Amino acid sequence: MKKQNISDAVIRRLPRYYRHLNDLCNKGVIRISSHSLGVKMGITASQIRQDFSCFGEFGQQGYGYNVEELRSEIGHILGVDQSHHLIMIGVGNLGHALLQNFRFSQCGFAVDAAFDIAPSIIGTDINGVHIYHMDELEDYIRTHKVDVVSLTVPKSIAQDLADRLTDLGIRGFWNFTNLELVSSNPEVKIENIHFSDSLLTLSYRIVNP
Amino acid sequence: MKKQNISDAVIRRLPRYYRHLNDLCNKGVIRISSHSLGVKMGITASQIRQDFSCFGEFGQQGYGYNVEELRSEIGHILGVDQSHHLIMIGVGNLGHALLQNFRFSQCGFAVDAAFDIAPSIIGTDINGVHIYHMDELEDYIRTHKVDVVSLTVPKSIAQDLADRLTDLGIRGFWNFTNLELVSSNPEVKIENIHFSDSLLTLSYRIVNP
DNA sequence: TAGATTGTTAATCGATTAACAATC
DNA sequence: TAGATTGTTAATCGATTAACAATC
Repeated sequence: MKKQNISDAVIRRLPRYYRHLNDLCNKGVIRISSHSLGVKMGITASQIRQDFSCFGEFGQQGYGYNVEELRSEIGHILGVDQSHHLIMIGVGNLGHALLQNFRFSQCGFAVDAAFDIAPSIIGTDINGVHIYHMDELEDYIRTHKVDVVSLTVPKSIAQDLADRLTDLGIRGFWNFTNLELVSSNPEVKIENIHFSDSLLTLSYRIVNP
Repeated sequence: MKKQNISDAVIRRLPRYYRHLNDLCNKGVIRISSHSLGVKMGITASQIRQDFSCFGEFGQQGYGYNVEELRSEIGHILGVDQSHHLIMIGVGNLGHALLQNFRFSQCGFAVDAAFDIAPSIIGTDINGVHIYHMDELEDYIRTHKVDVVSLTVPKSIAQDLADRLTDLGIRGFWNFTNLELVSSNPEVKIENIHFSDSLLTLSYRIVNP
């Protein structure tokens, strides 16, 4: 029975399921029960079945789940088969690293363009992605479909830039600046990667074992 | 009244509190009530007071919280005043970006050394951090205090490396590989940064608004 | 068939919110 | 003092776990 409102806790587990199912696929595993998957992931079989039941019925009594099929279903729920269009703003060390190493396509994203202000890199390509001057940003957005903007820019300009982009119609932000991006528009989806939050959590766990 | 077992949900909010309090400090704000902080952060005043009460009493009736004092208290709880020793393994694009831009010291971490196998960078310094050959890793760990290892290495070698490091006594891992690091030792603390989990979450929210 | 395992309903547990006496 | 706001206890809400009939 499909549910209407999926809780944040469930949503956050979906990519983890997807990661583990990819893993199993690569290992050639054909079928898995909620119990075995739970052991592998360190969660209960009950939770897994509850989670999946939010989206449909993917298993079979007495058999479990077909790994390849379940992987594909969860991938579909996550939208990896959607081909989102992403542009990157800010091609410093981190932006560069993402362009070079991150497998955007495996998440269903195409990186169509990158923008910066450093003359030394403007006009060049990194991993097939062309780097434009920031001055061309508005024009680009008006003439191309852009679903998500990846923000690897200095913290100081991030909020202003995000506001400007929201006005231009951008509804998705992948934010790497150590800043809590806010938007008054509920249509705007923001996903933050806060390195320092992560490292501080680790620090806490070490200090308070 | 201090609590014994702090829930994961509370721990995950601590760095956020810390971030917002830093922000307020920088803006010169002297005092804040749980209500105002809640508005700023998008959570209830009740939750904030409950969270803080796990660790002590930091406020004053009728006044609220002194921002600088609260910031310092939470910083202390997180261990930012501890000077943890961190070494980085893998100085590719991402490791390089972290060395160059991430403010480790603001999280209470000193980056003492980095390790890689690329001859072109071994022996050089990045932002004051010396890069050694991986062959020197074991020796280094035996002769220096290392609290945390940052893993910015290829996914394929991450688990083996982590196991080896655990045997050498390392108890903290900051893992950037798209792999679910596991350890049978409960003393070992692992904090993952999964870029793809984050991007997939964003994808989900865009596809299912 | 018999054993295994699902999807779902009910029970439990924990986290969030509300309320309020204490007090600055 | 009067108003504001804390820390904490109680009430509510939601998420996780357990149980089990259905069935492959």
